[in-house]
Amino acid sequence: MTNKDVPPPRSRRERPAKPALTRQGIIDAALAILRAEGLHKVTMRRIAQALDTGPASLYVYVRNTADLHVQILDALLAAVIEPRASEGTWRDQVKQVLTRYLFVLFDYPEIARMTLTMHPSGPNYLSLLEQLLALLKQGGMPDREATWAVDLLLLYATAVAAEHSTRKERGAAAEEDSALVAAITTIDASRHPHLAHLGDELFSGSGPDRFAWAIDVLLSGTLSTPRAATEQEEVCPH
Amino acid sequence: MTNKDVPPPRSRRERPAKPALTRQGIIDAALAILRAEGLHKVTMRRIAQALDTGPASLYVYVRNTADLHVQILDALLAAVIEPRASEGTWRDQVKQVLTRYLFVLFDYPEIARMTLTMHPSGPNYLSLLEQLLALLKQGGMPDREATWAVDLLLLYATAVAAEHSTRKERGAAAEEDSALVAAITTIDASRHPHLAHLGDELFSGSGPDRFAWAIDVLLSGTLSTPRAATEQEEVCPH
DNA sequence: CTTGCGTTACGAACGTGTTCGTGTTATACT
DNA sequence: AGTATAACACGAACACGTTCGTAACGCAAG
Repeated sequence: MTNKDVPPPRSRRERPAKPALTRQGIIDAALAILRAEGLHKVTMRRIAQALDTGPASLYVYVRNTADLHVQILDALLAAVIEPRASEGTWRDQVKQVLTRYLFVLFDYPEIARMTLTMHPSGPNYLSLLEQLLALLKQGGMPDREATWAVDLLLLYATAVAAEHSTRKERGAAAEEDSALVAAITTIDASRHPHLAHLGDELFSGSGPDRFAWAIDVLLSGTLSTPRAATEQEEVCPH
Repeated sequence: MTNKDVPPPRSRRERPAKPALTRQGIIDAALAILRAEGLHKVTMRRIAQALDTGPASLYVYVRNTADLHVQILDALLAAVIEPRASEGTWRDQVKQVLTRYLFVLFDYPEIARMTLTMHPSGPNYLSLLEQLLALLKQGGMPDREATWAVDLLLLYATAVAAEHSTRKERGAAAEEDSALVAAITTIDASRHPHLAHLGDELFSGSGPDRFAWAIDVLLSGTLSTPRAATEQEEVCPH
């Protein structure tokens, strides 16, 4: 692994032996920095510094920061996969899995935003998909709907995490929404009757309640909404 | 157009009359650049250059780039609000509004990501909320559920737009997902039976089909899921 | 008219992601 | 063994967002 062979130190820097940059090494260094100093310190330059090299060197193994963050996420997803014993209904189990997924993304909000644009493809993410598919099948959901439902569920959970991302980063959280709250409370009731009537309801309810409700909505909706029964557009793999 | 005629230190005395930086002026300049050169050119430095000043000057009127982008979005939402004649069922109308919303965000993907974390509060966004609330009420949805449903619908549409954001920016689109596709097609069928069986179904269907299906799922699910968080029994709804 | 003061404009600087060109290294081939 | 060649490491640079300190301004009071 660590090629401790000391190469001729005359032309090279007088550095004795550098562990020869690796993609996994970069990801490991990133995870170490993540745990030690937080996500905001996980920058290309900081990682390069930890590996005693320049930022440009990393781009041989990592396409960009998004790519790196996706790898980090897959490592974090190990905490989501933990095979819980089958407790509760399948709906409850879906909620539990998604809640664990949500909490992981809550802790690292930047990654949540990244996940929306770049899907992970690591082993832990695949296990997460598998786990959800199994639960939906257990709930009697047809195959074709289940695949889209998995996508929808994960998209929702990711979006919720991304939505709350700024709040964890900076203490000033309510400040941003307050603009919307203020706009709604001082709204012209003649132009926007519905908003004036039940505008405050928009912000009602706790986070977990809304999340659980939304999952139920997605599951019930999927169970009662068949995919376009028009004709099957079989994807020809050739 | 480099400002090369007034390098002497008597900087401002002889300036003719600069229009005296304004928040609205900054937003207008940003919109002008947006239409002329695209979103990727709408940077603080470019706006400052257009207003013949330095980047730091803008921060008196604009908190940060996110703040600026939110303002831009509200201006763009004017295209979504256009009061269409009541054609089709209320579900179809919801789909139409959300599709218009989606298309606006599709054109400016960076803004979609921003919208997830910073809610707009401008007049056009309020009108959008009002319009959706009215449609849901017209569909017979109870008030309490309708407010949460509006949030859910907009969150979904925004997330979809953000998800496809990278594809429009750079031509290399399929490359990112291809990692997931490759991982699924070459999957170990013993460890992930469900994924191996219907993995390709995950990517089936066209974008609009999935979008329309998801809206139906959200609407039907909301109509059958009361907010009262009473524990729902595991009863297959037949 | 002078003086003082709060507001605003802005040069300079720091840290960021990312790319290019170049020098270095290690492997493969003749 | 000697050499060709591809992969790699990395310094330097560019554009970006954001902040700080300071200089210029407008305006009211003296």
